[in-house]
This record gives sequence, structure tokens and C-alpha cells, in this order.
Amino acid sequence: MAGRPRDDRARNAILRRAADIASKDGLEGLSIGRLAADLGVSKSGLFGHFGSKEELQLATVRAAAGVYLDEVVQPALALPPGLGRVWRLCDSWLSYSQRRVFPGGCFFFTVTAEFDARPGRVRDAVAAAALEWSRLVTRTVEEARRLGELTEDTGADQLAFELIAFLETANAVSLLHDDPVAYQRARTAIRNRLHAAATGSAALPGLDSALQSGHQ
Amino acid sequence: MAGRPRDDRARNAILRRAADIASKDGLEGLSIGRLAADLGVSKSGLFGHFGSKEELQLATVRAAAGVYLDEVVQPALALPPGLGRVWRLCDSWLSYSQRRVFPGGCFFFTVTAEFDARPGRVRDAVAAAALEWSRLVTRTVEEARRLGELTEDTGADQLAFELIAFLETANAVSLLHDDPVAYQRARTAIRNRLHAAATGSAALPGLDSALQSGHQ
DNA sequence: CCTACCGATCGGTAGG
DNA sequence: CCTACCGATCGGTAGG
Repeated sequence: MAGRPRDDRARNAILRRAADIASKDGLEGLSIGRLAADLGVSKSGLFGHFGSKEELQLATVRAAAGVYLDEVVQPALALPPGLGRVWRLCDSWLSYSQRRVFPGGCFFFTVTAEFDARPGRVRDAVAAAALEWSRLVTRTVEEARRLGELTEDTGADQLAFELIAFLETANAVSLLHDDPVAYQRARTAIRNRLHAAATGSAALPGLDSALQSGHQ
Repeated sequence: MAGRPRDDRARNAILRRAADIASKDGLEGLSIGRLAADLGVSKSGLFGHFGSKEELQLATVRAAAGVYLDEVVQPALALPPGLGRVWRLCDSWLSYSQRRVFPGGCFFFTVTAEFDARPGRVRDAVAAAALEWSRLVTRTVEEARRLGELTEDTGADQLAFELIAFLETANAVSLLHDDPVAYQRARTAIRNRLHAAATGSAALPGLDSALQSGHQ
């Protein structure tokens, strides 16, 4: 299915720029004419790569998911399962948001809020990506519990919900008020929540130092 | 400054409908032509009420703030200061979101995500409203602490951040996945968090029953 | 991959 | 408050 390498590279450059724009102005704010002008190509030339605006939006979601995988998920999978990996997953997310890998903050935060009340294929794609992320966090928490690093009665779904809430809210508050303190608030909340649920019975490389520093 | 009562009522009806649309499609997705057609009036007649799209957007933010005040803030202020009022504030918010007072969920969640990376007067208005809400939650928590119902070392800013995170994420998840379980997740998270910070030394009418039922 | 164009809709205005 | 219109931009197409 993949075209020539040259085409793929061009397509990738287009979609990376599309995701940057959409992270600020949404996937509806992303217009084909503006994107073409931005990239210095003709509108119809760019259009030909995708065939419709909806296909461009769907391809942009897939491209952003690839960036997310590289920036957030892979760094955490470098650590062994357990509480350390849970912490790393949250920390990678906060770093990804804070470094403005996408200039408008987390791409998925923006487009989720944009499409959560609009039926269609774009919404379905965004919802599927969000669900996959949520399940990854839940699975990572559940692994830590099975390894005995979280108390037996820890509800993985509940804890994952709370961790994700801290991440997304840090992203939103930091953007709206241009205030990096939101990230510190999220780190404190996550640290305290994991500390409260931890058994302390296992070696926690990577989390120990985080838990020791600045537990409020 | 206020016009005739007849004009005010017409304006209010326009803005209430505008807020409904914006809660689903955003304040940019709100077009003057569509709003006029929706209300069965001419585009230029509606335009004359506001003078520009930006003024319509700003007026819509103000109107939505009025609804928010009635639906979320006032019910909580009916209770005396303390932990009971903190809980009521959160509970009113979840009810406001869950009842779909705005069809696209919380108006401010949608437009905050839409404008958090776009400079301008609309962003400033949305950010000011969000800050006012955040300060109200912080102040309400701080009152409960001063009354001895929360432990001395409770950080009001930190706790307010965490409560707001649970509220907003319940709204987002419930919309994206059409899943009311998100609201139960938020209630559980808030209950546990307040329970952990509470001294248990004071009468907590309204919260006691909430804390007793279903503490996971 | 380009230029040139299509109808529809956008925010906004003229004139009554 | 209406009809009728403005230029700009939208997604999408024709033709090369």
C-alpha cells in the first residue's frame, strides 16, 4: 500500500505540519488552502494527496498518533513493568505537553474537545485513540498491582482515570494561563496518589527519587 | 446601558441558543448565518444586535457565565461554608455537565480548549472566567480548612486543581465515549480525596451521606 | 503537480 | 428589522 519513499516523506511533512496547525486551531480550523500556502505548494496538489478534507483530517490523526507513540509511550516501555513505568508514562506525557511537541499543546486534547459532540469518522478515530491510551494506562497500573507494588484493592480503572485527569488538566491550565505551575501541580498530585496506593514493598527505580523530592 | 425589556429578552434568547451551538461546535463553528436561520430571523437583523462576530462571541461567553452561575455556583452558596459546600460545588458541577444544560457538555470546557492557543479578546474572556471559577473553588476549600474540617497542611490551590481535574475529565470522557461511568469515577475520586484531607472533627451535613455511600 | 475555475458560505454593508 | 449585495475564503473539480 505504501507509495514511493519520496511520496511518503512529502506526505509525512504535510501531515506533521497539519498536526501542528490542528493542535492550535483544531481539525476544522485546518484548511487545505492555508496548509498549502504554509507549505508553499498548490492547493490542488496538496488536495490530491488525500482526496477530501475528511481524509486529510483522518490522516492527520494517524500521524499525530505516531508522534504520541514516539514521545510518550515508547520512553515508558523502555522501563520494566511496575510502578516505575507508571510514573515514567505520566512524566513522559507531561514532558511531551510542556515541551510543546505540538505548538498548541497535546494534539489529542484539542481535537477531542473539538469532536466530542460531533458524530462522524473523525470523532470515531479520535475516540479510538483516546480509548487506546486510556487502556494502556490502565494496563500499566494493573501490572504494577499484580507485581505487588500497588495495594491489592487498587482499582486500575479508577486510578488510571485520576492520573489522566491530572495530565490533561495540566495541559489545559498551562495553555490557558501560560502558567507552567500547572505541571508542578500535576506532578505533585500524581506523586501523592501513587504514594498513597503503593505498598512500598518493591524496588522502585526511577520513582524513588521522584517520590522523595518535594512530597508536599 | 440596558435597552428595553423586549430587546433584552430577544437578546437573551439569541445568546442562549448561541451558547448551545458553541458548546457543541465551538465559538468559531458558531456562524451568524446559521444562528439566524436557526432562530428564524434575518442574518443582518441578528448581526445588528452585536456589530461583529467577535462581539457576539464575547456576549455568548457572558451569557454562558450567567447560566453557569445559576446552575453550579448558586446551589453551592446555599450551603454554609465548609467541607459540605466544597462537596456541593463539585456535585452541582457534575450534575450541570451530566444533565447537558448545554447540549455539548460544559460550555467552558469546549471554548477553553478551542481558544487556549489563540490570542485575542475571546481567549482573554474565557481565561478570566476560568480563573474566577478556579479561585472560587480554592476559596471554598480554604474556608473549609480554616473551619478545621480539612487538615492544617492542606494546600488549597493543590486540592482545587485536583478537584477541577476530576470534574473536567468526567465531562470530556462522558462526551467522547457516551459513557456516564465517567461521572461515577469523578465522584469516587472526589469523595476519596476529600475523605483523605478531612479531619472528621466537624459536622459535615450533606457530605456525610456522600462519604458513607460507596466508598471504594 | 500546476492554473483556473465552480458553487456555497463566510463576516460584514448598503439602502430602505 | 428586512432584501440584496460585497469581497474573501471554503472544499472540491477540470483540464493539462
